[in-house]
Amino acid sequence: MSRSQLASETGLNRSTIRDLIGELVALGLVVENPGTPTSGPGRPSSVARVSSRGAVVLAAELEVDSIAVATVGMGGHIFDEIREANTPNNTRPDNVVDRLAALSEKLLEKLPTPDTLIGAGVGVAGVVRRSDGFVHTAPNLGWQDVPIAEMIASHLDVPEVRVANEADLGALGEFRRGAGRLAENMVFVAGEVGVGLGIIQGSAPMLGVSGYAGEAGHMRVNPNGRPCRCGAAGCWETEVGEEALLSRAGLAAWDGDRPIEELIRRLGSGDAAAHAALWETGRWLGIGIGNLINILNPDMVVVGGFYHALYPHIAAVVEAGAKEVALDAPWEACTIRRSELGADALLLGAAELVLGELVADPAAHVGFAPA
Amino acid sequence: MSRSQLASETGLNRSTIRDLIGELVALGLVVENPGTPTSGPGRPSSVARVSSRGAVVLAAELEVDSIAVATVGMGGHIFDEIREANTPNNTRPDNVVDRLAALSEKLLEKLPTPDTLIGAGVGVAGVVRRSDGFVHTAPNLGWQDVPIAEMIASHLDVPEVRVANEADLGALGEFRRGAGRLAENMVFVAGEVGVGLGIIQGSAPMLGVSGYAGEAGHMRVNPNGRPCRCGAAGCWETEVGEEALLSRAGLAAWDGDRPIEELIRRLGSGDAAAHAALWETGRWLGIGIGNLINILNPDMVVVGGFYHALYPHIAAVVEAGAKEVALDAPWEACTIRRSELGADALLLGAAELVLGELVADPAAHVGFAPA
DNA sequence: CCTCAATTGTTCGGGTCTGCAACAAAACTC
DNA sequence: GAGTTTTGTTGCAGACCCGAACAATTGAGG
Repeated sequence: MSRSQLASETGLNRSTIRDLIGELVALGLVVENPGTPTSGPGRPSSVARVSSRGAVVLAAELEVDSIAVATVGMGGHIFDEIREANTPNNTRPDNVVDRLAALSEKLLEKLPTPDTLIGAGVGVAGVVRRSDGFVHTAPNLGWQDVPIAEMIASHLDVPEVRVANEADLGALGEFRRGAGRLAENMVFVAGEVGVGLGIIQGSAPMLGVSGYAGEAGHMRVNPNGRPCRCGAAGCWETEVGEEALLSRAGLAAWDGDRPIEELIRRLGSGDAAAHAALWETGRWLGIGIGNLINILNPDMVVVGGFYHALYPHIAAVVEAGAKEVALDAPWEACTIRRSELGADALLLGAAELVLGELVADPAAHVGFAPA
Repeated sequence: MSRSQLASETGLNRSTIRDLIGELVALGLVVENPGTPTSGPGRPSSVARVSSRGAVVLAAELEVDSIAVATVGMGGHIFDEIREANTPNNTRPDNVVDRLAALSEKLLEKLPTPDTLIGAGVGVAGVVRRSDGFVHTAPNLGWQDVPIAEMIASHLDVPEVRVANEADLGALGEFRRGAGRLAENMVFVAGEVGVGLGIIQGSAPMLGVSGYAGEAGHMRVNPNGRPCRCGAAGCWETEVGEEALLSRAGLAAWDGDRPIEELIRRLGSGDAAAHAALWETGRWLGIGIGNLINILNPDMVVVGGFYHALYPHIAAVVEAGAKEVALDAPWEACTIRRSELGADALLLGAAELVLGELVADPAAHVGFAPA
């Protein structure tokens, strides 16, 4: 972005922008190029762009069946990424941390330049206390009261470890780097085992008073619905979670590796049951989204997780279901889009968790004493 | 609050506090009393308190069957209040504005001192665009596309008119002056013709991207529910709105004046139908609240509107319903309380709409040129 | 009653952040 | 090549806040 653009968009004075850019250049976080004359008269404005060097973050995703790690530079540049399968019965926290450490070391060695590692961001499918990265519960991993941030910090040599909920990070990733870049109030709906929700309110993540906001999976949408693992019945996730979709499609007992891909194959071959299953699931997805539109009045809903792959097939039903439930005014203010980043949303969000702090106070994170 | 308290709570220096308080005293918005020696050694700290003089706001509530106006000073001090019945077929915008003007004049004449009138805050049961006080729709009043702020501004001599949705203002009132004073993330649920919702997020009203946030009345909770005037079926408000309650209680055809009071009378006399109706309605209220707790993770839910009067009778069912739906973690972070302000919540919120701007920049609103 | 400690108000100087205005530099137009 | 337009550069000034030194006011202890 050119300096003069920065000035007009921030409302700050040219002199102020000059000072600030100068400081960032001195920190090595920003590179300034001589501006190319674009069009019209006037001196060309020099272009400042975020250096992808200078600071690196480890981003990690701890799933039941896989572990993914990436090295991410500023601006969301992914240097490298590893995704390794995991056996679901091997999810003990100490095992996971050991494997995470091994993967991280590999990635850090492969970095093109020895940049400053400023921290690690980690996504977990569970209820996480952000302040200290403590996992209250992660039912799918079988975790209960695990101080995962502390464990990671003691195994990896990183200055800082931040942990957050999967869907919250997906939302952050899509908001900063994906489909939600232009949004102000965004809702990210991720198909997972259940359904995860991440909310961006006023261009900032909305966490609720204790970090649990977005547990919409257990929103009651169908009093006659099937029983939910939470003990109640008719929760949204019992209608739109992976299990609901697969059992409707007759894939509940399918023992292959990637049931969602199998479902898509069957759709391609004209399987009526698969189509009907997707149709019904999409309708419930839309109804839940409609509820959320009424309550939160977002300008964008981004659909991701396993729905990333399915969305082209169900966009119409989802929109119809949402429009049916939502009131006209909030409906018209909102666009429903498919995730742009797919599986990377979470990793980029995890990186953002740490990079956001760097951006908020650059000098504090890169060893630099202002003159 | 004493000056030294102010200093420690804001983190500002004593010298800074001195300057700021001095400025506010000069504006006549704050009064400083010599401190009374409380306990322990040390010079007693002078106590600064908000003067209820100096600035007055007109607060108004435009309902189908009544118009209420109040003069409110800083700190939420109500000088005077008039509530006048209205015939429901007399809700034409120009008529309403005329009557509002007449009532306002009466109140302003009765003010003890000729304080500066800094603006008017108005609550309307409808979908309002805040930026210019334009009412998109107010179905109960029969309004459609009414520039009500503009109309009021041209009939009343006030420097500023702000208009907002009823429930949003109730939320603001309870948050600043009532049950939600200690809350950070509050949800205000008001029983009205339907059900209104106001959300406070991070100690600030959450309006959504176009000001419609909180239209939870049409959250789909019961696919088998009765048809809603929005066209859909099973909306929350068809289960918890006034009509649902009264028809369950056999009061739908009751032609008396205040059906809710009649309902309470019948409860007192052991009417089983009344009790069952209230019970079922309360359960649905709780279920919806539980959904909201999952999504928003508030630290407080305040129940008001016509539920203000009923809440003591239904607190138990409401809590049970909410607990059933909400997940443990967010449930434990949340308290459900009854509105403290009752009918005044809306007026105080309306006043706050204008007073909030005064507080944000006092010198700009009270004619004062800094020396 | 006097002295000392504790707490707070008051005053003054200084630091940081930002804006403003004037000037210099680099492009386009005629 | 002169004038216009846009932007970078520089120096100065104002707003805001802090910190330190000092004054004021109280309680505690002898």
